[in-house]
Amino acid sequence: MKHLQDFRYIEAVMRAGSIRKAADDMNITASALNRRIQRFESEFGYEIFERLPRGVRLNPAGELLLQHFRSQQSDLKRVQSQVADLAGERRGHISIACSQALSPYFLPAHIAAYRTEHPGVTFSVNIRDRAAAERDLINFESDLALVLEPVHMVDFAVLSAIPQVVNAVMRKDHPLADHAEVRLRECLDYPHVMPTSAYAVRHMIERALAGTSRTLQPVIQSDSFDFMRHYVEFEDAISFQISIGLRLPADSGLISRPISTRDMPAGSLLLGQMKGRTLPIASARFAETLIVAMERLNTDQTGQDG
Amino acid sequence: MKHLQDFRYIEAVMRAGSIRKAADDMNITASALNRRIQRFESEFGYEIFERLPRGVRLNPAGELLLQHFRSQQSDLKRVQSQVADLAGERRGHISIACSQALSPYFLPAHIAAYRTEHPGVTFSVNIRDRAAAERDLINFESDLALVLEPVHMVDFAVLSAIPQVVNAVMRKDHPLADHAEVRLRECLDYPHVMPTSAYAVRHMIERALAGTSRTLQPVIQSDSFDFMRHYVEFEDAISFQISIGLRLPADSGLISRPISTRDMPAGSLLLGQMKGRTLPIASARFAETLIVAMERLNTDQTGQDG
DNA sequence: AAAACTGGTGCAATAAATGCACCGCTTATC
DNA sequence: GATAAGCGGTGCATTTATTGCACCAGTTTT
Repeated sequence: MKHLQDFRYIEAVMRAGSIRKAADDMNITASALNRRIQRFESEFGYEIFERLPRGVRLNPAGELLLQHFRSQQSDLKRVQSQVADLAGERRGHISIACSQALSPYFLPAHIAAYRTEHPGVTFSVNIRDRAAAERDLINFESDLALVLEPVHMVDFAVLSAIPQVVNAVMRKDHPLADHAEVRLRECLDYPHVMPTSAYAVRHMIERALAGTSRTLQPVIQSDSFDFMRHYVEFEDAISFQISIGLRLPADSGLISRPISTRDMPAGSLLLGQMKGRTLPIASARFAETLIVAMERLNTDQTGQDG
Repeated sequence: MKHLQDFRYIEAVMRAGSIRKAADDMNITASALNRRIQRFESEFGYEIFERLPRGVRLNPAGELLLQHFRSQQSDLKRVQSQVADLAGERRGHISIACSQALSPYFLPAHIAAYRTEHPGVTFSVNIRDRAAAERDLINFESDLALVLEPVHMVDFAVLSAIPQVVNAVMRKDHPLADHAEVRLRECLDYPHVMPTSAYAVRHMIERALAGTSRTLQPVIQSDSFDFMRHYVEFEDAISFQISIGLRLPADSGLISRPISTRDMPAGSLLLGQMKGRTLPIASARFAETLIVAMERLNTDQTGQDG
């Protein structure tokens, strides 16, 4: 869209932190870009960049403007999607930010199912920690977020929620393997691996330990649940994952046991969007199917079907 | 703003109903305008005009797009107003759609008071019937609406409300003038003048008469309450007006008497904005002062101070 | 002190938008 | 039924806007 050129340039300058670097990124001369910025500021009525010795930076006015542009761009996509819908095309693009636990099968399964009915719809799946997922929503980089225990919750409109119990993942021959459920303190008696503090599972465990004398002493700390699960195949340790992310292959030699809710209450896996925003048709439809799927999980009380 | 050129042209074409007429209005050749439209449609991905033998007309996609553009334009103004505010300029423009009853003194008084404190703020006051006022909000042509008994109420977010009793306006020597309050049927026994059915007062009176055998037989029907009031000075008839619009000069020879609430319940004068919209700073501030003023009227229980 | 950055500017080259004349078409008008 | 007037659409020359280049003034790093 031609009329959003200025926006693209402004965003590039913001990212690069300097007009010359941005000009390089956008394959244009610095002088041309410089004049575009100046012309825009003159039309807008206010400077949007503060000029520093080593480059430029958005001033508060610029931040407001950028937010406006992003909202406008997203709204234009919504309109296009709506038009596509009344043209009977049923196409569009859906962008989702989600926690790692959704990546093994829950999200792929539902996206695949949706695409068999709407082959024209394409997807972006962005694996994000809970803070980044919310940031994505606010920046209009994702339409939907499916995350465990989001951080801020401002501007996060909840569409659906399901409880998620943290499970301990271990080898089948682990001493705790024959328990139906395990206690958190039992787990910590054995070598354990932990997600970094950016992740909700870590946060939930630390909250559960607050006030106790027990502390975490992870032998491995990682930002990849996939890595942690595989690591347990090599060292006899305990890893953690929420139920929806569990589908351990039979030949992996691993099993999972829920941590007693006496130690840790279930966390909430939330499907949400940015508050106040009208989603594109395609995203809204897909959100509806996810809501149905989550409600089904809720009534099944298992959290493990798919 | 340069990047809204296409929008201005598209709107002109919509208004003119033909590319050639619009080209004339916008001081451009038809061919240039035609190509702009085509280029836009190509970038947008869909046609937004249906080509008719006698011109063009917006198709549903175009309607959606136009609504998007209007919202975007209004949001840009909001951003500018917000930037002006953080620059300490305290300027801006406020656009209000309101019923005629507000024009004699309520709105002028409050606007004048507001402008003494914020001389940089300018106003547009558009007198509209209740349907047109709501249309103005939806088209982003007005920020606020102050109307009696709006019609649809969808997309109308109520900010404040005060009850308004319909009054009969008559000469001081009228037979009903010595009543503290008058009955509706009494009024109809005398010659009376009525607003057209676009106005809430007419609607309220007709609703009050529904189910009775009485019918309206207005000697004059008008869309101007000002005219109707003045007419009563010349013919001994009864006119109607809500309390907030009444401030009869002593030398006019006219008095007003409330119609008994046994016959007609008080209508609601509503201050509202478009649902979901974030108002520019200036408009939001002015709305707050109006809300305070309306609440004061409410507690005073008169509806006649100013 | 020199080098390496930064944003900003005058001027010529280039790209984009426009105006003009005209086409094919439909609908009013005679 | 022929003619005229109106419509949207298109090729081509012209005009306008945008860009690239060379360079300036300033600050920071070397």
